[in-house]
Amino acid sequence: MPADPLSRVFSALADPTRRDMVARLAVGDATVNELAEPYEVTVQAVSKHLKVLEQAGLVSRRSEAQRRPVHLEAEVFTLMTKWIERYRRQAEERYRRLDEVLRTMPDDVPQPPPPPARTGAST
Amino acid sequence: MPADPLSRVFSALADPTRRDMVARLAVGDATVNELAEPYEVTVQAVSKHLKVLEQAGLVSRRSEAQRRPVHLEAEVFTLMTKWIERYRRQAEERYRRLDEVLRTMPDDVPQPPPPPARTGAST
DNA sequence: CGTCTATTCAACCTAAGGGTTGACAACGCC
DNA sequence: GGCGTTGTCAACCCTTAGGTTGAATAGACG
Repeated sequence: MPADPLSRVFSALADPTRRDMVARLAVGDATVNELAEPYEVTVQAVSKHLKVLEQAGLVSRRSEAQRRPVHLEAEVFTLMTKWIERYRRQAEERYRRLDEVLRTMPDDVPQPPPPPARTGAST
Repeated sequence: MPADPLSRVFSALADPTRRDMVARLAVGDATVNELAEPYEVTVQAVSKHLKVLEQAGLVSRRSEAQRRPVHLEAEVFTLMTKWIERYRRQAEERYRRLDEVLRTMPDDVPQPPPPPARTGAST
């Protein structure tokens, strides 16, 4: 258990199989076997994947006879989106501002360390 | 090199230290040493982290004398957001629809295996 | 040229991740 | 009650990830 929720979510989605399962589950709930069917891995492996997704809060599992239908939980996505959007906006904002600074800086003002005197008479 | 870009990005952000660096970089570019300063790990470890972030397309590094200022790239965030939003919306949509179905289902039509008749006049 | 600074490369260690097989629990069905 | 189905748990294997130390590269600078 890597402690923080965000790490768990990102980590869970870092695996293409798991992302694929999420995609599948977005369409509708499914049992473990149904989920396992498209892949070549054993059902045990799929079970493990689901555990990871569950611990990340991305899915929940109810119990229906001996079946365990898996359900996609939309809520956690919000957590991620918030994190991402925060920094994306900051980065873009910064970019925009820099862009503007460069634009409003006609042709004097050399910022790099003043190369050998250029200010009138010196030598 | 885990092949697909999305895996690389999610994987890169699965580490709290790296997320922290992203947060730091959202404020402004920084050199490796500057980035390493807050953490207890060696500068080599930080260098590795940056490599991961770079390969995920989250940062870029230019060369400035012997310094390598790191710059946050906002673009890749979009890729993630798109993926996330897609499934989040699907899941929520599905939820909404189910909710509606349940709502527009007054008091007849029992979907579970029909328990002893209830259609019409009860009592 | 020699040296200091900033950064990366290489070898190595340990722990975690994804996979497998085999055994076991829980439930529906004859 | 016994059996097939559905799913999990446990032990194990192999590869990757994050960390370390130590050496190497690349510029600035005296």
